[in-house]
Amino acid sequence: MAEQSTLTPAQRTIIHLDLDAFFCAVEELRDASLRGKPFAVGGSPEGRGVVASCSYPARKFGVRSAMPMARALRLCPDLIIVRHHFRDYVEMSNKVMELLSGVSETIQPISIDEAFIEISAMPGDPLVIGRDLQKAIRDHLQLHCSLGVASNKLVAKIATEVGKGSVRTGAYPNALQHVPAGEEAAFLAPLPCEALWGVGPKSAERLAELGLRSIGQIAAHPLRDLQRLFGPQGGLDLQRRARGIDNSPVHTSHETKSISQEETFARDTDDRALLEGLIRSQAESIARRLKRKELYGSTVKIKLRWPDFTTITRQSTLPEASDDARQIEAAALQLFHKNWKLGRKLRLLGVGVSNLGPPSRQLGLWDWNPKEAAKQERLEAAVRALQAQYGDAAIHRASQLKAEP
DNA sequence: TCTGTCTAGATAGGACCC
DNA sequence: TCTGGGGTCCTATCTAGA
Repeated sequence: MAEQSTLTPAQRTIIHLDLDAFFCAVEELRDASLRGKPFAVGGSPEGRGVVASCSYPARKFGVRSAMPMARALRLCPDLIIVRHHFRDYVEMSNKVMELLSGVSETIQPISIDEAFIEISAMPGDPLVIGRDLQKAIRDHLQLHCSLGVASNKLVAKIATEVGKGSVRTGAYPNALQHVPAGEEAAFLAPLPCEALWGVGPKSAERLAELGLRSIGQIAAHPLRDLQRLFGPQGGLDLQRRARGIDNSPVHTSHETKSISQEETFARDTDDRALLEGLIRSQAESIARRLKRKELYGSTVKIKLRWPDFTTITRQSTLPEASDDARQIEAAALQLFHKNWKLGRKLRLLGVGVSNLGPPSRQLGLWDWNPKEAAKQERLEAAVRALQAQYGDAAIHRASQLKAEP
């Protein structure tokens, strides 16, 4: 049974905060000459890089996040490509989260530039609280953010997106969208299915086969059909979400479930020495991260992607949980040789570890400091988000940060 | 001893998110 | 158009053991 909030929708107020074009905003603080220009933060167009974040002037040309950089350049030939500066993003994200923790003690960072803030217990108009929050972030950190305010996380998050979409100034949207309790379903009803959290292109396609194109249509459709399409639980969850029902609490802590690293080659390769060397360095990097987090993993997984983009994963269970690079490497190499034939080119190779748990040595109570733990948790959340987008390099930057006073 | 059933865990893949 | 990287969750299938 999933964890649920004990408050009724009428008693709950959640703010979803999304920093507008976060990486670009930080880059503009680093280099003011970028302001007003079309630019994108991301990888190089030659090395299969993609856009991580793009400025609002670039968006006018159709440039979007996750778009291959080569395509972005075709759409906007004057696009300025900016290399990322992880350290600055982590630092700025930490400052934002710190500022938020001054507003409420119930904060759930969901990525480097997003968070949920529970303000149910706070007196006052949620819209005023939201405007104050936007002003504080603008005044203290020179960043813009958009907010969604609602009785639950699901609707608050969608409200942010709707608010952003309704602002078409070509500058930071700085939107604030409020959905009063009781109006969740009506707010969601006219939106397209894809606007619903958890519905991507594939699910939208399947819903279209049932003739369902809006969230309101999902909410009104016979549950049986949805369950046939998405399974008993999946169908039920989908319809509850379409009706704006979400009782999940704002989580202030997070547990890492897996650690992985993968690399797409600039050119497909069948170079055995290179592939084995990469597995070794990925295993070492994963082991370092396990040690840093004081975790052991018992399942080792490899991921292979062929030039035609088909992808396989293979996993095996270690005799006992480990954080040792050589054990991870040995298991990964064994899986690799079982599934890769000499001369077969690869587009991507990755190694991961899951089934994580603590090592036998536990921290004593005297080692534990709640303030430090909370700070560490915020840092970890920011790093996780960075790492999600940029890989292990982010961790090195973060550990440097951590080591500094 | 053999066979069928149930369950839990392992495995693989897909979809989604930022 | 030509698709990064890291992570999470869900479902289906297989297998071993009770």
